[in-house]
Amino acid sequence: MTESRFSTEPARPRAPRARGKSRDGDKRERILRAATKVFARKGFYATKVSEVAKAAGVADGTIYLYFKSKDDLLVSLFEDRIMLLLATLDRALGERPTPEERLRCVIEMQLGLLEGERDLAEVITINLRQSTRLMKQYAAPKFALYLDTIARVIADGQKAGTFRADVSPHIVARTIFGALDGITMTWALGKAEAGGLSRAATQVADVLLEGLLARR
Amino acid sequence: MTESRFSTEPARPRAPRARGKSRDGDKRERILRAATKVFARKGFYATKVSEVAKAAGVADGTIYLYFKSKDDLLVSLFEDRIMLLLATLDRALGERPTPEERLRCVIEMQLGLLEGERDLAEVITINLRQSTRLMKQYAAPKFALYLDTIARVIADGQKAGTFRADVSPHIVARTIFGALDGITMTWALGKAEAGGLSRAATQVADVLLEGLLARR
Amino acid sequence: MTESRFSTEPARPRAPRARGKSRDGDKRERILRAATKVFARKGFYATKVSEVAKAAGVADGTIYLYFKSKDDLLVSLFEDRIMLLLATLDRALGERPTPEERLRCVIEMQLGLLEGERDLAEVITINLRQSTRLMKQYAAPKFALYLDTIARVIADGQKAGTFRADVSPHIVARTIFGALDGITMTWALGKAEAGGLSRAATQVADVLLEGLLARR
Amino acid sequence: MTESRFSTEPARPRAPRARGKSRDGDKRERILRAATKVFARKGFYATKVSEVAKAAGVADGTIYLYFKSKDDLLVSLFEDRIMLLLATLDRALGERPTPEERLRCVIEMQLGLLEGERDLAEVITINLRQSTRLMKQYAAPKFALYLDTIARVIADGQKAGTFRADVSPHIVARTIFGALDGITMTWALGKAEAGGLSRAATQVADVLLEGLLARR
DNA sequence: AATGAATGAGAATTCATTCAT
DNA sequence: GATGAATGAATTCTCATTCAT
Repeated sequence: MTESRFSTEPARPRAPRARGKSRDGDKRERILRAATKVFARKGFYATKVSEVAKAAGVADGTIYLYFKSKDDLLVSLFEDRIMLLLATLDRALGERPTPEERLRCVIEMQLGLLEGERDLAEVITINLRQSTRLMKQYAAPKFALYLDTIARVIADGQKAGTFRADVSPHIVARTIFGALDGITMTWALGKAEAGGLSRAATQVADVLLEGLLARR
Repeated sequence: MTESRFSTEPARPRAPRARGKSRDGDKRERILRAATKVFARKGFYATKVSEVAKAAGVADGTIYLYFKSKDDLLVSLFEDRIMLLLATLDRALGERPTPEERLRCVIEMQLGLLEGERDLAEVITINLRQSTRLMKQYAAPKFALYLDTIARVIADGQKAGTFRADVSPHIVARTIFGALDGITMTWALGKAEAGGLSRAATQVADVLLEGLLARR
Repeated sequence: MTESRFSTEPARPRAPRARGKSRDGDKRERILRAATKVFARKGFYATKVSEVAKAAGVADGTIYLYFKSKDDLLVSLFEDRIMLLLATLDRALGERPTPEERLRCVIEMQLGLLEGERDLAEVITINLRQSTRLMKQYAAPKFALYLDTIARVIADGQKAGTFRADVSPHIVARTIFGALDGITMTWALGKAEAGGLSRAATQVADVLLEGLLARR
Repeated sequence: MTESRFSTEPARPRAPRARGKSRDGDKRERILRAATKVFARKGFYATKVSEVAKAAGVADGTIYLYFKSKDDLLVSLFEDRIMLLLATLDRALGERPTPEERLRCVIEMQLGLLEGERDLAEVITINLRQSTRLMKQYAAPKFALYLDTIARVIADGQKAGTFRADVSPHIVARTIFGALDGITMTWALGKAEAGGLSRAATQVADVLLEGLLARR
């Protein structure tokens, strides 16, 4: 019935009681992984929920036990992964003292995380942008967090006198993110040769670092 | 779904008898402009053909006199604009002798073209990616042309000894494109303040140029 | 997309421009008639929209050109018919001067209208009650109008001294309506023999009138 | 839909081993009571089995240990209650010698039983009609029993010379039932003020009795 | 007996596209 | 060429029911 079609909670999939930890905890993850793969191959809109279900080896309805809607699936995918990236990045940055190292760390991290996971790379650089609404409402905020982290690396380097001070940390952060995203996109859309991303990473880092260093 | 209805001929919109250029050329253009605006606001998939029709002030069926399908509309949009960008860029590059100038030209061109047309910027950086198949089949080739043009600017500069020779022109081209695309995306998704893009352009150019210059 | 699923207008089916008056005006009516028939046979919930469409000789989607939803179909059915009943009743009452005549008129009208249309009778006495929400939200108000009309007939008769004054006109109105509704229901659920309703009408009227007359 | 899943055996809820009557009889009753409440609030079709389960404090699957299907739940509800009404009525009628008293007894019984149980009233007057098939297949026969009992009261009164003989006992029975049902329906849909029903009962009885008495 | 996660058939609704006017 | 009413294929999501534990 039409009775009431909306609920406002931001999608808190009632994770069924984790008996042992095997079956159930797995299932959500299995669905996410299947979604990543299928979305990457066919695109978000061209993918049927039933295809994700089949790929995950569950019934169609099961998807809706863990995710509120097809949209929620994409959003969850993004949130799960970017949060992971953020956490990993923060940890790694903690161990790099100099601004140069920290910048290289950001670059290697973003490209490195995706190198092993072409599908994920494709979902993030391409699919996520497939729903304007999702993009604007959900992705944007999380995404801003990530950009802020990069901008802070730049700003710190500027304060330390390592990086030139005549450019905006935020613009530089977007430049760096965009550069890496562009590299990833062409890589994911093209051959995606092994090692391609890390080779590119080094060169991008070389150029950007050189461009950012303060000249006395 | 729509994807499957897509037929593979590269979209030959039977331009109705071009009498002078008045009546018909107008209508096609009007539809394209309307599509740009609506796609930008709601996203490609969330936009109904009937909405484009209403925005263009024509009947639903009329769209199909000028475009083969909804997909064709998006592809045509992209092709029309990137071709324009390419032509303009080529012309402009002809007048810039030094590698530095030429690189700045590329940067200013890409950001400049979009600065005045936020909707177009949004369509190109976001909407185009909404159909994976479109992206892979249609956009990729044209897009490669554009990247090649940039790569050539770099390669020429390397040959002239102006740019460092230890980086791949293609990787650099992707880096540059990605950087600009990222800037545009965050601009389009965010405030999109006037002048924001050109200010950013200068800084991006400064950094990238500095990073690319050959050190003796 | 989920974007926005509700619109608040109470279902104003954009009646397509009545060219001539043949095709289009017809279609809405044709669908209503088909719905009446199918709902009566199978019940509202057991009826698929596609079945109504087939019965009406239109495509599934066409239903939605004239009605907002399956629910709207049922509500429209009810509103159209009860409004007709009300109008007819008001007209008829205008010509009956005495309270007795007026009461008989009400009874004959309600049963008479339905006698020729068994399907409609079934929809009104049975199907309409199938959606609690519809019943409470839409039917109740219109229904109250009808009850008020009956109550007024009683009250007038009381004022004129014809009807006993020791009973509430509203309770009597409900009693009368219920009695007629019950008669109709058993008739519609059972044999529904021709003439059954009018024969019953006379007897019901006899009993109720006798029960209502003021005894000096 | 659900209708089609309906199997035709008349619902043989395997009452789990009735040890004394404690455990299990309880649970069945608890489920019925919960169903009554929820069906009344939301309607039969809009109610999910899981909602009934939650209201009854049992697991979804448990419902199916006591009832064959959702439909069976409604049918059982109806049968349980109408059987109760019939038994109570029969007993009460045994103690009333005169036709007038017997008729008043019928009226007070039907309204009285429901007065205390608004939910039940709603289920019987509204929800039961929600499944046409249920109505036609299951309710109709039991219902006929009830109508027959009323008709017999009338017929007896006619034989005794108390009631007018020029009306069909069956039509009168339907009239009486309908009148009471109509009263109940408007009461359940509306305010449902306490005492409303019994006050109405007296008036309805007054009118109907007066209308039915034989005039010498 | 009780549970509730999983199932998957089923249906309403949408919307790109067509075609009679 | 232009129109827009009509079409009907296609897809998300719901929910009664099952069954392994």
